[in-house]
Amino acid sequence: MTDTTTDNKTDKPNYKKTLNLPKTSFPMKANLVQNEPASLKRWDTLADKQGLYHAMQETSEGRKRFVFHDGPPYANGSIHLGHLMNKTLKDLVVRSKFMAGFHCPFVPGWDCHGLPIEHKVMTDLVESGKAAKLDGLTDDQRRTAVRRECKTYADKQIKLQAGQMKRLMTVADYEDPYLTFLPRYEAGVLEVLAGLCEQGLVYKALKPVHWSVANETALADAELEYQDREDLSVYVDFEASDATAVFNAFGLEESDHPGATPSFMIWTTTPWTLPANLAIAVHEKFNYALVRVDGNLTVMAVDAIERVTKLAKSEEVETLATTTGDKLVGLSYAHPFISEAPKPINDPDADTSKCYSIVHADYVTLEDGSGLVHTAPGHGADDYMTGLKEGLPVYCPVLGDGTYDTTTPDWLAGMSIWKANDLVAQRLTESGHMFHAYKFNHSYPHDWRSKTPVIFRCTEQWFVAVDAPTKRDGHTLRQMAMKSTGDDRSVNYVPAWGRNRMRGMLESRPDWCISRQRSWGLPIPAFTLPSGDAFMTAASVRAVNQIIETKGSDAWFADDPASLLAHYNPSEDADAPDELKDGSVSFDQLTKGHDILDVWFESGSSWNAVMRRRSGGEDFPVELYLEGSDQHRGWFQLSLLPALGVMGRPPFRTLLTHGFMVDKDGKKLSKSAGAALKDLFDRYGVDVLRWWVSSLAYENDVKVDEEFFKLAGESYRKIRNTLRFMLSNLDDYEAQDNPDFSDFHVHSLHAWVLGEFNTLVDKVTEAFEKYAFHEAHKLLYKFCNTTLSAEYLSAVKDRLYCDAPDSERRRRTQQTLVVLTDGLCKLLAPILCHTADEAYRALHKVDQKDKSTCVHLTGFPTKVNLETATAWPKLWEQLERAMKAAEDTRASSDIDNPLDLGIKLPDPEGTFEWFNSEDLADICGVSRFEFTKDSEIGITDLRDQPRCDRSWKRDTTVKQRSDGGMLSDRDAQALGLD
RNA sequence: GGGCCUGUAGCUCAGUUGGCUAGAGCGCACCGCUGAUAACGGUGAGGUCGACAGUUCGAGUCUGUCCAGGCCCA
Repeated sequence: MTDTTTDNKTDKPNYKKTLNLPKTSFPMKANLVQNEPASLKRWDTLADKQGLYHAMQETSEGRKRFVFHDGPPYANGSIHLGHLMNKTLKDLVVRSKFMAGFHCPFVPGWDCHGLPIEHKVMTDLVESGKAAKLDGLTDDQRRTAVRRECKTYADKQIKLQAGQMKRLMTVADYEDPYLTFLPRYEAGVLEVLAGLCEQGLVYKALKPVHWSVANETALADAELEYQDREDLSVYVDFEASDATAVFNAFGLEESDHPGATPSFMIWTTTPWTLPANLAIAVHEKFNYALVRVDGNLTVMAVDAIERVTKLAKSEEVETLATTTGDKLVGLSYAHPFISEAPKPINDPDADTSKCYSIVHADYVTLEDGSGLVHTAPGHGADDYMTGLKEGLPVYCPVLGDGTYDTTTPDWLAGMSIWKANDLVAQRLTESGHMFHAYKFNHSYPHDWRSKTPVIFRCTEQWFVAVDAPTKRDGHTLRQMAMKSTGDDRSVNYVPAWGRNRMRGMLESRPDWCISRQRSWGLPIPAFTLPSGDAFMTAASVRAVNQIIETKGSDAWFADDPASLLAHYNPSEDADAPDELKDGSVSFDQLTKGHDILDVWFESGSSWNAVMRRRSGGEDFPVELYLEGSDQHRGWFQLSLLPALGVMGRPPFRTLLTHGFMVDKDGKKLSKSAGAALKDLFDRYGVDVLRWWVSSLAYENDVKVDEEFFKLAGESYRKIRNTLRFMLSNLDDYEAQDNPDFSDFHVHSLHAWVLGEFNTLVDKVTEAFEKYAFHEAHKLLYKFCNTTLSAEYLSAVKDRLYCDAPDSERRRRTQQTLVVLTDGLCKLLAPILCHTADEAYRALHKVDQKDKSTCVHLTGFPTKVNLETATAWPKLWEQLERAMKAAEDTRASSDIDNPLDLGIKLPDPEGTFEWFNSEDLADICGVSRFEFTKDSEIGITDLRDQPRCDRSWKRDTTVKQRSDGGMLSDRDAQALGLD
């Protein structure tokens, strides 16, 4: 009996209801925005409500470890597109390593100290009027109060960001992250500082550093932003103090001497540094000329004459003589408005005898200026080096607030340097020293926070020396860094060019200034002796650290020096200052330093503060650091240096970098464009965003545009629909635990697709292993769309729909489908966390109440143990040709339906005799397939043969059955008809 | 200005050591199916490989210069 109803028009039975049509509760519409949070909630119940991360850790307990270390984002503001990529890529690593069979602990971290938070908090305090209350407090009390506010603020930001990162479905130990302000973290940082002290790499010195006038603090390289700025640029004549010497240098005889006094022309874009001028630098090898310009005699580089005089619109230009730079070295000059070389305010005995003379410097160029470079050792890195070399004092007459001190002329003392620019220029013009002045635009370093221009200024700072020999073996940090990033291959780079980039930066980096003059940070536990000398040794740092580890760094501000040094015994410290050793100075005569550590020193110590300390020393070095390519100079390098200093080896084995987000035209992304992440969660769903991230060639710049998320959504729906179609054909099938494929024929369609699946498993796991997520994405996409949707699934539709439900052929197909669907869910799991689990649960018919079945606690699929006929690839080539021929026939005839066609494929050698012609007909989408001895492909028109009313195939067995319908044997059997 | 990197169809990307008419997906156009249907299948049109020189029998691939863009630095 059948329940066949009758088609009204034709009076023939309607067989649609007799088919095994797809059926599933897995919806076509993903509704990610609603359903993802539900998945997150379900995963939170795993491992006794400790959540998915802990469940994964428990599941993988005892397996081989893959140690991956999270670089801490700064705890400020909502996460943006950059975080989306960074955190998702990291999550792809964590999840794929777990699925690949590793134990992969992952501790997320936050960079909590530092200027941005302190600045924000101070701004808020000022705006709310609370700042006034701080004024009455002592220095330490004020700092402590500010620090309390900062901590509250940071805590809030961490909660905000952690919530968003969880919504991104990233798995990490969010219950116990590392936070740089926690005492145990701070202790880990001070251990590193002590280790560097022990190696003799930490020193205090007067050095020109980038100085933020607005925030009155030294800034690290990483805290600078280059912005265009209009400045006053001046060409100034410095009169020679001995005219004859100059003429002689140019080889002029007494009789040739022009009457006037010659000058040296310098060029500067910072007129405010002229009061600090102590020398003029030339290049020994360059050619210089004595030139008469509109009546004045001046010296400038030959190559600069035309450019400079044109700029100044000079009318008469006459070169009197030329000479080389080395002849000028040693000549002296008079400062245009300072009669006697000044002495630094805190060094009244400084030797100024070498001041105001011409010196040589390598960095002099001919591209800009006059070829003679104004040199102020207190206000520039190059100038400072020259000053050291030439024995000039480090003269810096500018105070922290950007005003001149009392060593400058009366008309400048107390004045802001920004105001002084114009005044100095005016003065030079009046005194006739100004050759030319003009405004010009250039890229100039700015304080990243206040956006104000920074200056170079000499201050007392703590440094880590990169060129000082370590006590361990005499190697310097730079030598070790170059070695470990070089040919000994102890560090791998993804992509490979990271090595060159890193080395380029290490080659040229200066000593690391690790001190800052702020409150929100980890204090540098240094003291000042009554003599004025600084006191900080490895042992003293470790002693103070015992206090800080238990009480936190607030103790530095709350406790007196004697309490802080309670665990310190100078007699046991070889490096202790004599006055402490002999007891002539007691601890209560010490004063505490006010500097805090550069936040980069804190994050750069995370290999110790997090990885070593949490693992009892085991997790060092770690396998992988993964960050944006800006971290070659930032976190990577600043983790490498301390680790080399303390441990003698790099903290990481592999450095993976990703590029930056740019707009669709490849231009830098504006801040506002990167801000709308929350909106993206709500419009596309996280699986779509993750699908997009996995598709990126992340090594380079990543273009981002609204359109790309839409495309990712389209592509996601294709994957989803393939999964859905497979699930819908498994509705009446009970999967076995260990399906047996041993009796599957090697030439069967199933063997082919399972062979393809096995290849997919290999390639995808390999792609994940080498962090080529883009490749895994493409492979998975292609498998779903081509191998499955277009090829296998379209071929097996007929047997799934029309064969008797329990027939062996249909059940085998379903057995195959289960493996494919299950495997696909597992391979997709690291990327499409929600969808993969949703499909996995649907496949295994998991009850709503069962919260514990989860694809994320499984692993990548194992390959199916089944041989596949080796002739398949060759056969496919022939099938492609045949299908093309069929398609051509269809296009050039009145045949619309491929099922009205039959294919005869030449196989004169009998190569393909073992293949099943029904399988091949189904692959080609035609009704009949046979091999022929002919040499040409034959396409036959089958329209003169009866068509099965149920399967719509034309088949020789089709005839009228007892219910009146025209059916093939297979369909009649399926219906139990004769 | 310097270091590292990028520039291949409208879009996103493949193109091993230089070697057959430069590939894929998306998008687009057209066709089929209407028993995966806010789906599915098929066919097709799109490229002076950033520009210009050079090396070579031969260059998307190697070299140089330039242009555009990114990161880092000055």
